[in-house]
Amino acid sequence: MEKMYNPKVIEKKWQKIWDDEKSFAATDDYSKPKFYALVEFPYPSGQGLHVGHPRPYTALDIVARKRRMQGYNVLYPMGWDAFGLPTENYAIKNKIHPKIVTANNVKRFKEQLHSLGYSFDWDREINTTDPEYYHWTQWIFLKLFNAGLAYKKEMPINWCTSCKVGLANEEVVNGVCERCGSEVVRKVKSQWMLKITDYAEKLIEGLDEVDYIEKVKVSQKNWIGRSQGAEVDFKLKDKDEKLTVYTTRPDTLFGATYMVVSPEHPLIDKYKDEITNWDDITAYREMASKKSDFERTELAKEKTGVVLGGISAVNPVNGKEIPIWISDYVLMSYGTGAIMAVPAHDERDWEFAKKFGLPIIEVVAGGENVQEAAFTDVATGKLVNSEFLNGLEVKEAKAKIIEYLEEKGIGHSKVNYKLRDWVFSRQRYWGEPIPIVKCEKCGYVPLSEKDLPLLLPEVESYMPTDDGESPLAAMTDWVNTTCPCCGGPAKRETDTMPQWAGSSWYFLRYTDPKNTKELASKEALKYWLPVDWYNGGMEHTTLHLLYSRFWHRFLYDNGIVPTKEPYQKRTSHGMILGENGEKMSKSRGNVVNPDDIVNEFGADTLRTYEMFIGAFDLSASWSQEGVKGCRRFLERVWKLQDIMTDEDSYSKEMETKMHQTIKKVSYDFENLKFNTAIAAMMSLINDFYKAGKVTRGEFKTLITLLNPVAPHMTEELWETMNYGGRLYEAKWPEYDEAKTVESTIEIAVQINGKTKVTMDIDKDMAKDDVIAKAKEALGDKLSGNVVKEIYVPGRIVNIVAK
RNA sequence: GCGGAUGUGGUGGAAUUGGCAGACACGCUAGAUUUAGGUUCUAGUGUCCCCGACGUGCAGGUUCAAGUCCUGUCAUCCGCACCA
Repeated sequence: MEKMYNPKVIEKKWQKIWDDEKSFAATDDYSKPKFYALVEFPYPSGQGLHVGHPRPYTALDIVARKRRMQGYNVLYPMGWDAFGLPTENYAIKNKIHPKIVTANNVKRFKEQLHSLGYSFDWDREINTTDPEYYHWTQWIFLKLFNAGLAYKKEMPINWCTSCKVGLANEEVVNGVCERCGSEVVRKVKSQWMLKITDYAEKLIEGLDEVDYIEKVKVSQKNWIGRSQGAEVDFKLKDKDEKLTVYTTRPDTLFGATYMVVSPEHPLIDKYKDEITNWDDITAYREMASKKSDFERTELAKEKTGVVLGGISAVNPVNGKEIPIWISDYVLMSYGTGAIMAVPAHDERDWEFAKKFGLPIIEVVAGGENVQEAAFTDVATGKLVNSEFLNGLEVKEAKAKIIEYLEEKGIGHSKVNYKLRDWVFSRQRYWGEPIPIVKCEKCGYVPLSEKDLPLLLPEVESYMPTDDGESPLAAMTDWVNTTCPCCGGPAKRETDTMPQWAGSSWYFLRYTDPKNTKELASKEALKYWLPVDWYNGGMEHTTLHLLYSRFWHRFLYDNGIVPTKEPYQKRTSHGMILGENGEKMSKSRGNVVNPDDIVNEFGADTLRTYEMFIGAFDLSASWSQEGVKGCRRFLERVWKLQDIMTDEDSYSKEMETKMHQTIKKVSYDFENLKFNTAIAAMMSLINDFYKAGKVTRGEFKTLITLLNPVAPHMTEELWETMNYGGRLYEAKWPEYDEAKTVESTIEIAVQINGKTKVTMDIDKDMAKDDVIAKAKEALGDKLSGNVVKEIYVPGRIVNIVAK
C-alpha cells in the first residue's frame, strides 16, 4: 500500500489548495448555465458550531459539487446573521463591544466551517452587521416607508420587571423572563410596523409557482390563515349606531341569538353613560387586560363574560332584539373585534351560551340535538328556521344571504387573514438603526438615500434604559439632529430593527456582494435569481421564510428584483438529536462537538456520517458507533488501492453494477437521499472486495461519485492515481440506461402470492416461456387447478391455484 | 382542540409504479491474524413449535399480490393556540 489514510494531513492540504486556487468561486460568466444553492446563514453564537449545522451544509455542498462537475456555474455562498440578542447580552455582561464579540465568534465559526471542507465561495462572504451591508437593509426600509408599508403604532411589548427590558416573545417562557425568572408584564410602546398583511394574498398565490416541500406550503398557508366570510352590520336598538361583525357563516344569521364584543372594543366607552352595569364592565376589562397571554391560553377552557346592561342590538334579518356581551374569547385584533354568536353551530358560542343560559336556535338541520352539542358540519345539512333560506344547503345559503345583505346595504362578502403586521422595532443596541427622524413640524421623516448607511453609534452602555428605551436613546448627541425636510430640530429613531431584517434579503447580496452603488447589480440579479435551491429548518418556515418572501415580492413590485419569488425550491432538514434521542443541550450533557469528531475521525468521516445517518428530512439520533462505521467505509475505499488493476475500462462482471451505481447516486444526490447513495457505494466496494480486484477505471468512477461526500480523501486519491488535473474539475460520470440491467435476472415464483422458489431467466424471455419455466421450477409444489397466471416482467411470476 | 409528521429486526434505517420485506450500516456470535487488547479479515445473525409457518403499531377491507391503496383505531413527536 502506498500509505495509510491520514485525514489530518490530507484535509489540511486540500483545504489550502482549494483556497489558493479559489476552486469554488462562482464566475461572472453569465453565458454559462447557473445553479444557485443556498443554506441559511448561521447566527455566530459564542458556543461555536453544533453538529446540527453540518447536516444541511453538507447536503447542499454535495449538490453544489456535483453540479459543478456537470458544468454549472455554481454559487454556494456563506455569511453571518450577526445582529442579535445573545451577542448583546454577552456584551452587557462582559463589557465588551458587540462588534468585537461578533468578530471573535465569526472567526471561530469560519475556522470550523473551513475545517469541514465546504465549497463555499468565501469571496462573497457577507455579514449583516457590516455597515456596507446594512446600508442596503436600511435602504429597503426606506423604500417600504416611502411606499406606505412602514408605520408607527402603539403596541404592547413584553416587559421584564426585573431586567427592565423589553423581551422578544421567544424570551418569555411560561409567562416569566427566560433569564431571571421574574414576572413579565405588557407595556404599551409606540413601535414600527411593516404592513405584511397587504401582501397576504400575494404570498399565498406565490406558493403556486414554487417548488417547496408540501409541509412548508401548508404551514405558510395556515400561518397566513385566509378565511372567506362576510361583514354584517347589526343596528343598536333605538340608536343610530351599527355594530359590524365578521363571520364565516353568514348563512346562520337567523340563529344569531346574542353578540359578543372584545373587552377593548371602542363601542363600550362610547356608550359608557348608558351602560347600567358599568362597574362590572370595568372590573371585567381590568381582569382581561391583566391576564398575560400565558394565562389567557391556560384558562382557555372556561368562558367568561359580562352582558352590557342597558344597550342591545337588533338581528338585521328577523328584527329580534339580542343582548351584547363582552368576553375575552373575542379578540380585538381579528376581524372587527365583534361577533354575532350562533350557539347552535359554533362550539365556542355554544359553550358560552350554555354557561350563561342564552338561547340556542337551530338553523341548519342534519345534526344531533343542538341543545346537546353544536352542529358545525358545513358539508351536510339544510337550512331551517331561516325564512327565505329554508331548504338550501349551506353553500347556497351563504351566497344567497350575501346577495341579500348587499342589496339591503347592510353587509358584504369579506376576506380576513390571521396574519398580523410585523412588529419591526426592538429596544436594543445591536441591530440596524432605523433611518427615520421625528420632526415636530413634519412628523416622521425618512433620511435621504445619500445619507445611508446610518451608522450605529458607539455607546457607553449596551444596557437598555429604565423606561424601556433602546440604549441609543441615551446618546443625546446622536439623537438630536435636524429634519431632512425642514431643517428644524428633530430626533432620531432610537429603536433598531429585528434580526429578521438582515436575513430578509441576504441572498440578493451574495450575487454582487461588493457593490457600493446598489444592493446588487441588475445583471447579477437577473442571472442568479431565483435561488435554485434553498434548504433550511422548519423552525424558519413561518417567520424568516415568509418575511423574506414579503420583502422580495415588494422589491419585485418596485422593479428592483427580476423574479416574483426569491426561492424556486425549498427543502428542510431534520434535527440531529443526542445519543439518547433527546435534543442536544448542555444541561442534558449530550452535546457532540464537531471539532472533536473532525480531530478523531476527520471531516470526511463526519460528512459521510451525517449524510448516512438517516432520511434527510427526519430527525436522527447521534451514534458514535455509526461514526466509526463510516470511517471504516472510507478506509476500505482507501485500501482498494491494494487490489487495483491497471485497466481503464470496467470489467465485464462489474459493468452493470457500475452503471447502476452511477444512476442511483446521481438520482439520490438530487433527491436528498444521501443515505441510500452512500449505501449503494458501500455495496459497490463490497463487490470489489468479493471479486478481489478493482480496475483503474472503476476506481476512478467510484472516487468521482464519492467526491461530493468525502472531498478531501477522494481528491488525494485522484492525485495519487494520476488521473490528471483536479478531481473537483473532473466530469461527473455518465451511465448507459441499457447497461443498468443484467441480461439474466433472478425472479421470484409465487403460488397464490407466496414465494416458493426463485429462478434465473433471460430478461427478454416471453411470458409463456417464463410461465412454463416457472411451473417446471415449482414441480410438485404446484397442486390443484391453475386459475390464473401472472407475469410482471422482470419482477415476479404468480400462479393462482385452487 | 386544530394542523403536520412518525410507527418496519437487538439498533439506525432500506424497499420509484402495489410485485422476493429487512438493502446498507451498527451491534452481537463463532472463527482467523495478533503476546494481549484494539484494528483487520471470514462466516452467521427477523421470530417461532426451524423440510414448515408467522412477521412492517392495532383491527378490518380491496387485490392474484399490501410496509405501500381504503376505512377505523392507538401511541409518540413537532408546530399553533378561543382567528368567529
